[in-house]
This record gives sequence, structure tokens and C-alpha cells, in this order.
Amino acid sequence: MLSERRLEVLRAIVQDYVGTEEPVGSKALTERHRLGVSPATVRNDMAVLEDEGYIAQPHTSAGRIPTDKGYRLFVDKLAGVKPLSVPERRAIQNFLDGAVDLDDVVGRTVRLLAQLTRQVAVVQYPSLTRSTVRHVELLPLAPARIMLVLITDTGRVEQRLVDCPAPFGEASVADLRARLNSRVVGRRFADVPKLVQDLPDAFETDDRPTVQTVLSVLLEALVEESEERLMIGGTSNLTRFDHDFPLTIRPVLEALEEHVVLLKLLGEAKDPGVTVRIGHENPHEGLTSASVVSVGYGAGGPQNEALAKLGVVGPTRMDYPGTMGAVRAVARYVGQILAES
Amino acid sequence: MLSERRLEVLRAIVQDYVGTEEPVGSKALTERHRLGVSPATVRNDMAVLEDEGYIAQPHTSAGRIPTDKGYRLFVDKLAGVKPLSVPERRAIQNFLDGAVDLDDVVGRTVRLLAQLTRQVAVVQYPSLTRSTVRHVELLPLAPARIMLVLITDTGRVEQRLVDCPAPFGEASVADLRARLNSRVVGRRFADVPKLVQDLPDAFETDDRPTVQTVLSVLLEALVEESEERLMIGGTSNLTRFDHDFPLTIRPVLEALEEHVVLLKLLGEAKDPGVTVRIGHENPHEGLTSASVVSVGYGAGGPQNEALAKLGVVGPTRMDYPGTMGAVRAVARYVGQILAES
DNA sequence: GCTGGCACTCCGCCCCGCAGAGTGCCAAGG
DNA sequence: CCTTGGCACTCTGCGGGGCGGAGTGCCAGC
Repeated sequence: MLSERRLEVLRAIVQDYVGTEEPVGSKALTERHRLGVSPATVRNDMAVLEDEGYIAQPHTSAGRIPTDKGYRLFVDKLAGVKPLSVPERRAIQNFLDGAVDLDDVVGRTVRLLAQLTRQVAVVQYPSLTRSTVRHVELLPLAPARIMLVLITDTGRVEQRLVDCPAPFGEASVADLRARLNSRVVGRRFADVPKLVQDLPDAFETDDRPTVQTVLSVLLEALVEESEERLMIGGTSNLTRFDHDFPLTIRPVLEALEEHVVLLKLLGEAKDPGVTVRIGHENPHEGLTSASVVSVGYGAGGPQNEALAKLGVVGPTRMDYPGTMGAVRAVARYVGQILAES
Repeated sequence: MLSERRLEVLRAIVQDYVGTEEPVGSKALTERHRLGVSPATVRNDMAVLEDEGYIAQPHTSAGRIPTDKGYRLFVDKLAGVKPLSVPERRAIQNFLDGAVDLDDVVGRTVRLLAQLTRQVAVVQYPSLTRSTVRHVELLPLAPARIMLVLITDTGRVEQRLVDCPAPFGEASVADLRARLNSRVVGRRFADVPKLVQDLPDAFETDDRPTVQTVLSVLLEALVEESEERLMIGGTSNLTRFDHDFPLTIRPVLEALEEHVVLLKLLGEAKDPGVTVRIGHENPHEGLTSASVVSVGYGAGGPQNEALAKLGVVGPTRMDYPGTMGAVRAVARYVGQILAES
């Protein structure tokens, strides 16, 4: 186990390195932090920390920089989450309050997070398989053409054109609409298939193929709707690091374009609080020199089941306490907004 | 006016510079192109071209690179649009054919364009003010709560929750729905306000405030729907140039995040064919070292009114004929897809 | 108007030397 | 056993000088 002072040295190294972006040496450390010991002692501590794998030197006889393991220890044991200032909180609320619909909420959240953390923001649309159906609408457009509209409790709307195998009268459409809604409204997506299974039986033989077609389109839309989507913003913030990482910005941009990868990444974060993934802890190659700070959010309270995730992507050398604070705060306010609507 | 050969020299310079990314000298030019004259002659021509502002030297006694004016002449007079190969066309069609809905079409188009041109792709959603209303649906959710769903001919769906000032019976909802649709279906957004203006008069005095509320929400949704949106992809392609332009990638990324700016930029391109904006021709600061190649697309034929624009953003040093060809081809196929659905 | 020749310029590269920062180790002191 | 000051060592970064190469502009000749 590392002594108290060595942990303190590690903390100081992380803080200084995050601030200055330069390897930090023993002398500078003793000057900037009141450690109460001489540089020589710090050097010894640093040697130990290096042996243990918490810090490393980019080149012999340079200062030390934290390793992924060092950041991990820092995040887990040495740093808390830095709460936002009151003006910041007020700004968040004001900014999010103006949203008119779900797209707008997500869009504003992305911009807000990116601006607040000065990093790349990622926000997943709140629409998981635990969503429920709010309403299904059928609109006869032509004798054999129906538009199906699915509305979910998260405020999303999905629409599909249905080409019927046979003409289907307006009365039948109304009938199907009524029966359908009485069965599925308020139900979870996953439960819908078996709830509508026997629905065709209630109709005339002639109409059954059409009913079947409508149902299969509905089920398909449900699958699509539970597919997760996300929005990204603040990519220009990546360039703040390009003098350091001219090579790493590219794979990060590529990873950000692969929404599937990001969704998987966010989905893996099961922690009820803020989850931090540092460097090589990320499964995706392009992100091995990046950190991902994410948290679930939802219309319920903090403990409530999260509808989706949001977070930021930045260099491993990031201000973890501040970023975690911002991510957590934004998630809370977004949750409030969603709960109100 | 420039002589035939001097134009030929300019064309050769542009082609070589685009290919090699290095300033091109007189000797290399005569070796790589059969100009039929000696380097000395080419040097004289280059001096003239430089006087006229078509080319410039980054430093004294270096080769020449084209200026924005040089690229402009190249695009207008010296180069055509390079048609895509048959396999490329087939790939486009295959890729776009799999789209299930509008979001998917736009998403696929962005990815396709980015991949094809290896540049940043920008696709505007097809929803301009010339869109028409396909259907308006009203769903009573509670006695004083209605969901309004607006479906447009471009396949977009917009939904709004309406809190009614007074309870509103199901029969009244059905009545309003019928009256509303009979007036606005098939009409352009812009025409809707005056078409529904006198609608409240047809209802009981008690219901008029509610009808008025519903109408104002509808009008608001129409405005929102005609707001233009766009999707961007392939930003990682920007990094292919970062060794040349470490400073310019940042403002470009920033400009790309400002969708409003991009929409304005696309909107200004009135050319019926492919529009090319080179470097300083772009109004936005961040894009003064970038070129934008764009074209309108829509469900009609090429001459038909365009629903929206799509295009790519890249360095001024880009393969204009190839890029223009790709942009034009993608626009055509997307138009076809939209026409079919 | 084209061509070959020639002197000139300037960039990029490499090597050198040097100052600075930082380290590891050691021996002495608490 | 931990801490401290001292010291020799290493490595990076930076400025200076020299050099080759590519390219130019100009000029005289055809």
C-alpha cells in the first residue's frame, strides 16, 4: 500500500500535469505544493510510484506524467466530484428550459455539455426497450395504404407507410386502431408482440392479411425505435490537443462517427453514478488515449432507472473532478426537464 | 485573355498540386505533361499567371500553387465534371436502396458522400417551406390534453402536446380533425395560416379557446418543421490535411458545428447545377481556406424544384472534377429514392 | 516567341554545442 | 528507517552554421 504522502504526491502530479500539460518534476512539485519535504524525498516517492506503474517518464530525465493506472487511482481515491458553481447551475437551467421538443432537449444538452467541459459531448436519445407505447395511430391515406404512427412515452414519434395486401375500409381501420390501442397503450415495447398476437382472429378472413401486415410493420417500428441513437457535439474541442496528439485526434474522430461503438461503450457503464473510463480501459482502439466520463439520466430521480446515457470524451489528461461534476449536473437537469414534459 | 497554352499550364499546375500536395515547379511540369515547350517557356507563362493572380509562390524560389482565383478559373473553364464509374454508381444505388425511412436516407447519404469523396459531407433534410401537409392527426390523451401529429409530404413527422384551456370532448376532437384535414391536406405550409383562420367560428363558444390553442400549436409546429436541419459526417477526413493545415482544421470544425451558418451557405447556392465555392468566396471566416461543393436534390427530376441541398466541404486543394461528379451522382440517386417512397 | 545557360535565392536538413531541467545515487544526519 | 543535500549524468530543446537541391529570373541567341 502506498503511504499517505505518496498518494499526495500522485495527486499533485495529476493536478499539475492536467493544468500545465507538461511533465512535472520533483522541484516544481515541492514549489507548487506544500508537501513539507524536499525534492529529493519526492524523487524517491516518484521512483516508487513509477515502479508501481502509476506514473511514467516520457523520456529519461524528463518529468513524470500519470499513467492510466495513475489516473484511475486519482479518480477512485484522491479526487471527488467538483460541484458546479451557482451561476453555472443557473446557466444550465436557463439554457435547457427553452427546449421545445425532445430533439431540441438533446441538441441543447449536447451543446451545453460541450461548452461546459470544453470537450466532445455525447448524448444518447432517451429511448430504451423499457419505453412504453403512448399511442398508435392509423391513418387511411388510400384504400390500400395506411400510415402508422407510433408515439412513445419518451416523446418520440415513428411513422411507417403500410401497403395493404387488400383494400381496407375506414371502419375497419378505426376498429383496428381501437383494438390495438386498448391492448398496447402503456405497455412496454417488449411486451407488445404477444399482446397483439391473436388480434387478426377478431377480423374477417378477408381483412386478416392486412391486419397481419400492419402488425408486422408496427413490430418492426418498435424494434427500430428501441434502437439507440445519439447526438455528438463539440468536436472542435478536440483540436485543443492537436499540438500534443496530432495522431490521436484522427482515430478519436473516427470512433465518434461510429455511433454503434459509442452506444456500446455507453451501455457498458453500469455504475449508478458517474462512470469514468480511462485510456486503455476503453474497449475501442481509437479511444485508447481518451477518457470517457458518462452517467445515466432519466425522468425519475437520480436513483430511478436511467433512460439513457450522456457524457463527454476527452484526453486522458482531463480535469476529472470538474468534468464529472458537469456531467452529473447536466444529467440531473435534463432529467428534470424530461420529467416535466 | 490568357493564351491556350497558359491555360494548359494552369490546368497542369492545379492537377499536379492536387495530386502531390506540393508546390510545382517548371521542370517537373514539363516532365509530367507533354506541353511541347521547355521549362524556360513554362517559367515565362508562370510569371504571367502569377501577375494575373492565378498562382502564387509560398516562398521565393519555390514552386507555384494555385490561388483561389486559379481554382476558380480551373473549375469554370478548364475542368468538367468527372462521371463516376459504373461500379461506383452501382455501389451508391445498393447502399441507398436499403434505407427504411427519411432519417435513414439522410444518414446513409452522409456516410456515402463522405466515403466517396473522402471529405466532410453535409446533407440538408428535405423539408423546405414548399413542403405540403399530408395529414394532421389529433389524439385525445385526456379530457384537456390532446396530442397533435403533423405529417408532411416529405415523410417527416412532428408531434406536439396541447394543453387545452377547457375539456374538449372526443366528438369535438373528431370534428376538428375532420375540418382541419379537409382544409390543409395537400396545402403548402405557408398557406395554412389563412386557411384555418376562421376555423374557430365553426365551433361552440366554449370550445373556441381550445380550437384556437390547437391551431396556434399547429402553426408553431409548421414553423419548426420548415426550419432546416442537416446532418454531417466524415469529419475524420479533415485530419488527412492536418499536417498541412494544423491551424485551419479547428475553425472548419467550428463552422461545421454551426448548422445555421452551413444552412445559410447551402441556401445561397442558387445554381441549378453543382455549385462550387472556393476559399475566400465563402462568407464564413472559418471556411476561407476550404471549398464547398454543393448541389440541390429533390424527388423530381434534375430540373425540378430542389427540396434541399447536399454537398461536401474540403480543402481548396481538392479534386474538383471528381468531387463534383460524386456530389451530382449522389444527389440524383437520393432524388430517385425520395421519389419512390 | 522559344530556348539554353547562368547566377541567385531560399528552404529544409543535419550537425554541433550549449543551457536547462530532471534524475538516480550516495553519504550524512535526524 | 526515513529524509536531506550534493553531485554526476542524461536527455531535450534551441539557436547557429554549413550545405545541397529545387526553383526562379534574366539574358542573349536563334
